[in-house]
Amino acid sequence: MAAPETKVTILDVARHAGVSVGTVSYVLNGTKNVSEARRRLVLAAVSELNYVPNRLAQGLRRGQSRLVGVCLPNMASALFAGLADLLEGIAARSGFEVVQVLSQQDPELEYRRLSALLAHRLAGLLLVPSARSGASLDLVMREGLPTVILDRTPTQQRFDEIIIDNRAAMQDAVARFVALGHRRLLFIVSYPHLITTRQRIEAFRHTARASGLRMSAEVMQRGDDAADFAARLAAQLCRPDRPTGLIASNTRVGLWMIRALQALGLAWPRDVSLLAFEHPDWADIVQPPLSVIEHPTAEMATLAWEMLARRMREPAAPPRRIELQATLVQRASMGCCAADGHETIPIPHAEVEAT
Amino acid sequence: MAAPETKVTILDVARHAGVSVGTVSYVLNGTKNVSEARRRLVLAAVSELNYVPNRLAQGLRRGQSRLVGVCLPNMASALFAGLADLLEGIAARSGFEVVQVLSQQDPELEYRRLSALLAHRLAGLLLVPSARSGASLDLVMREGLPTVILDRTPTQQRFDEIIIDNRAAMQDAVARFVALGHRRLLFIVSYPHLITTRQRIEAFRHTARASGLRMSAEVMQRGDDAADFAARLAAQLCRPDRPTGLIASNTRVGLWMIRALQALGLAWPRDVSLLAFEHPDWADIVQPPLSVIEHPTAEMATLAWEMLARRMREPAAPPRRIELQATLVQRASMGCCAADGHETIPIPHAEVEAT
DNA sequence: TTGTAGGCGTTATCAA
DNA sequence: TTGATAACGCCTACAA
Repeated sequence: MAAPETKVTILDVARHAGVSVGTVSYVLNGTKNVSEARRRLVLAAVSELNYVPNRLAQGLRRGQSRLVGVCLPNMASALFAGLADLLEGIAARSGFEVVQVLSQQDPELEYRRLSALLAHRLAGLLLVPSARSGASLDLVMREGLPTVILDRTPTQQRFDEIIIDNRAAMQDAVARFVALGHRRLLFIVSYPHLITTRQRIEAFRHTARASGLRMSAEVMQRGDDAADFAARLAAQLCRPDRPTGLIASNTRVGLWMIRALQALGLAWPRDVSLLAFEHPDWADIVQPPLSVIEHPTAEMATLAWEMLARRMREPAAPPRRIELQATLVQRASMGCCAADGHETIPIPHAEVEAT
Repeated sequence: MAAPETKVTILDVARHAGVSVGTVSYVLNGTKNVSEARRRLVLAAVSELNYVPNRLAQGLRRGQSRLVGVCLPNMASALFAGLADLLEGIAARSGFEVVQVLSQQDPELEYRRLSALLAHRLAGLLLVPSARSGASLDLVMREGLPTVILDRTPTQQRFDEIIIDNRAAMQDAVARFVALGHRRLLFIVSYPHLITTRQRIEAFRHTARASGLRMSAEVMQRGDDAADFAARLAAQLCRPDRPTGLIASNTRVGLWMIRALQALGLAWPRDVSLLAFEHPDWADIVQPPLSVIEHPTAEMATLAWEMLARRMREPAAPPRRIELQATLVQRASMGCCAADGHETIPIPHAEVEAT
């Protein structure tokens, strides 16, 4: 029971049990049949000496570690933080450790970080790619690293993927707005080049066009400066043909959008209706509560791990893609469009913010 | 430039450069002087073959990996998610990888997860301990693993620590409430046994007593059931001597608190004033905006890493403790206490929620 | 069924 | 300054 100061090795166990190192290894890995008597001896020695196999040596010998990379854009988004939380738990229960990498949406950084990871001989990789991650993908493909891509599907399908049906989600979103009488919508995005965003924009425009109504469906970028964003949003909302419905492309955009509206002294759904992608935990406590498009995070994590486990077993299997549906949770932030919405709205603080 | 399919080793580099493996190693690690001519040869071969040292072999030989453990309770709290984000970046810039472990506030799980980590021969550990993590701490101490403890100080000071002055923070909080005329406060906590919580409770009661006023300072547990929590909170707020100021011990509690108040049809600061520890990103968008006690996350992360780096260099140095100040950001959620606050408030939905 | 020994890729010691 | 070589701890083919 006493914990030995210096590291106990498989050789110590072997000696203590009066068997050879081979036997110890066989018992621990179940690689070969070992007589019950010696099995007991070995296990007794193991627990007595408190032996834990050195993962470094194991990995070197086996050619790979028990490490799984989890590469996400950041930890600030509810979606990514949720995935990180879930994946760590699942990986741990399967005997793997998660090594965490954040790309900060920067393809260069992502590439460098992934290269560094590879030197650790990962057993697998779970990746939410950044906008231009061609090089990163080539890298892991070249290395033959078992990889599952989450949330964002690359143009080529070379990997296992677990993604969201962004088109359907957006189609539903537009349909709901239309049903409430809205005809002019604004989609606010942060990374227009992201495939996720592109799919949503496409569906946004297409659904509006296909409605057969006289609709306008515009797209606006968030940018990196909150004050500037507020000013630009104000400009949009001052126009006589202003949008009556706003859709935010993620948690962060949703937050900025709400801050901007509050700074402008606007209320929802009175002045404008709101909807946000992803599922921030604060969505139901802003007043009125925010409608959201919820990602099935738990399901994504579970399925991603299953895919990765299978890929690790069968590296050559053809790539699979699983597409999950997001759920629109409609709350009070979406209201009926007053009249035809062509009256302008007063923006008390617009000038203050526009500086 | 062409990426070789099979892994290139130090031996390949040596052969390609026409030198011995030792020389390559010396050049790469700067361990010994190597003539300029051979140095060039080696570096050329390295870049030509695209050689990256195998971390597993390196670690085995050196006796430790380039992995640093980061053990946090979860990813749902703004504080922990922020720390995870920052620490990953800092570690990466120092050439380390972060292996992520979540204890979910469970000491057993924490212990198991840390044991598993140790087999990877970590270079260091950054740890936010759970409530009863004596065993975990003994474990890492026994192993002699360079460790820095964040946010929660254990009773014994055996480790480097970077913590928050919870007493001062709470003292300030109570003082502000008192200045606004409040005399009856309720502190809502989730983990009463956490040292952080205990320190805050102590300061909470002490400051109230030391004010010399007739104050009541009560503590309430959040529990695990939201409906039950709302009911209990309602019960508190129905009493004629109800609290007029509520303090939430963290992000999650703050969220539950606000949900409960909204469900009860109460408004702040009209019916009750609010303050929350930690700094959720939604604090300024709830209406009226929530006052918070903000942790200096970035500073915590930076200093923690510096401490760890120093501890890795000098394992035997005496343990240090750095205490940082939290900042109370007062917003509209804290208002003056109306009259003596002894009038009861109507709770429209109390019965619905109390089921 | 069990033991022996070679090798995974590095680093570091010891000669040259 | 450089090269050969012995570990590091583990797994596994091979021999017994």
